[in-house]
Amino acid sequence: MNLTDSIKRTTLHEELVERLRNLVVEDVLKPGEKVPEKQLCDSLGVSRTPLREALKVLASEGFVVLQANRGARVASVTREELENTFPVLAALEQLVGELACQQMDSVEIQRIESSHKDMLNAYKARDRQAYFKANQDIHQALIQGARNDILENHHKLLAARVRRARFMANLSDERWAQAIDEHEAMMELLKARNADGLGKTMKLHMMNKLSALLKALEAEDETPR
Amino acid sequence: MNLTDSIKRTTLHEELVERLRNLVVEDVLKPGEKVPEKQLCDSLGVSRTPLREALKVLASEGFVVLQANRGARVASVTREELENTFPVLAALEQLVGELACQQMDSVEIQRIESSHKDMLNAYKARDRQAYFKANQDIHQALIQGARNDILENHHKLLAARVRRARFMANLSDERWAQAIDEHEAMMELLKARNADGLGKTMKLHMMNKLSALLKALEAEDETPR
DNA sequence: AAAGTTAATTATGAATTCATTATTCAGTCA
DNA sequence: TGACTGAATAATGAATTCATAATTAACTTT
Repeated sequence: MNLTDSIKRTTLHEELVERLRNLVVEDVLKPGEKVPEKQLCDSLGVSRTPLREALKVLASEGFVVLQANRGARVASVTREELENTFPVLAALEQLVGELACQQMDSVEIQRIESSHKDMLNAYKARDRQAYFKANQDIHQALIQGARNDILENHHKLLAARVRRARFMANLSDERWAQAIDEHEAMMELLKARNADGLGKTMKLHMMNKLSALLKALEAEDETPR
Repeated sequence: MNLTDSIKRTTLHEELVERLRNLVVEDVLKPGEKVPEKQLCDSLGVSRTPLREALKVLASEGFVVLQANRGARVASVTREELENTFPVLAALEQLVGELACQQMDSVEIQRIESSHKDMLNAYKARDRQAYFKANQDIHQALIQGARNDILENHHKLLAARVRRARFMANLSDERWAQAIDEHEAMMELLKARNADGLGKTMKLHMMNKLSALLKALEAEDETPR
């Protein structure tokens, strides 16, 4: 018998918060759609009580919008929201960079370097899937390295909201090359433990991502469908 | 008939989130205490359903901690939490300062200057109550001035969590004087529309607040009661 | 047929009920 | 006395029920 594994004892509503959030982030539930309580209850095999509890939480996280007596709708990702969210995320990233430089040990940094190399290889092979994976790993490791739960939570929520921007996946060649350059700089700064430099670079990295996103958005506006 | 006033149509659970959060922030519900569902329901005149919905939201905001089958407890304000929260708040404040400089109009700045003078008067009169009020007004106005909902939301939540610490330590004369100096600098930078300067000063202001708090807490540890 | 009105249906918010898990407390034994 | 056991009690999580508001459908009326 294994006593080290703590008994997984999660409540329905916690489980549902995760599941529903994923449905929103993965774009299964589409922006603007209303969340069909009954259907979801049936397909998930739960009663309305825990589902509704979960919706309240999702609403406070900004993934859905509640309208009194009219239920929940999936929050739409507006341009304005992106323009508001990215600067906040950038500020958090800056802090992540500063703290990570101060807090990470050399083993962790080596692991990041490994992911960084994976990322470069994926870039050379133009393998978007692998690139996103490695990229995620790096950012995740940096956040962990910052050793700050509060920072991690808030970052996680904002990042999830922004990840819904569907054009995110359509990375232009130009932006991709720029992102790689930025990552090279970040890696160097991290290894040099240049906290201020890494913070500033990560902030910039995020703001450049916004610029690219907005540019892609504008292009789409002009060529709808 | 007045059509400009939007119909106040709030749901019970929304109301309860506000009320309960206040009870926690105002230290009516004390850290570590368990939240007595039944009693609260009776005294607030609602059933358990909306109250529990509210608790789930409060939990996701970090004001209470849920334990499966054991209900909710008021989250305690640990030293570690303060050390984690303040840097995040400071990062957000920096952004607030930068954006406020860019976005506020001169009328708004004048209003802040008025609150600033109120604050100075309260300081001279050693009126803590009035000081806190004016201080709140200033910070609130700056946040509004940043014109960023996302920033406002996240700032509000973190600030509320940290505000609970004021019951742990009092404002020392030394820190009070320092805070006034910092506010003077902030006012000048705002009027000069020095975004970078205001951002940095507000960040520092927040980190100095943390230092003062930690110092006061240490002193208290040595002199318990 | 189109717009407007009313009735039927559905969905939602909140209260209540029910099953299960913690907690308390009396009783037992070392 | 003090630790253990187990029944009684209380609380919690989730399902169900109920009242009401929103939506849809049916029916006028022009």
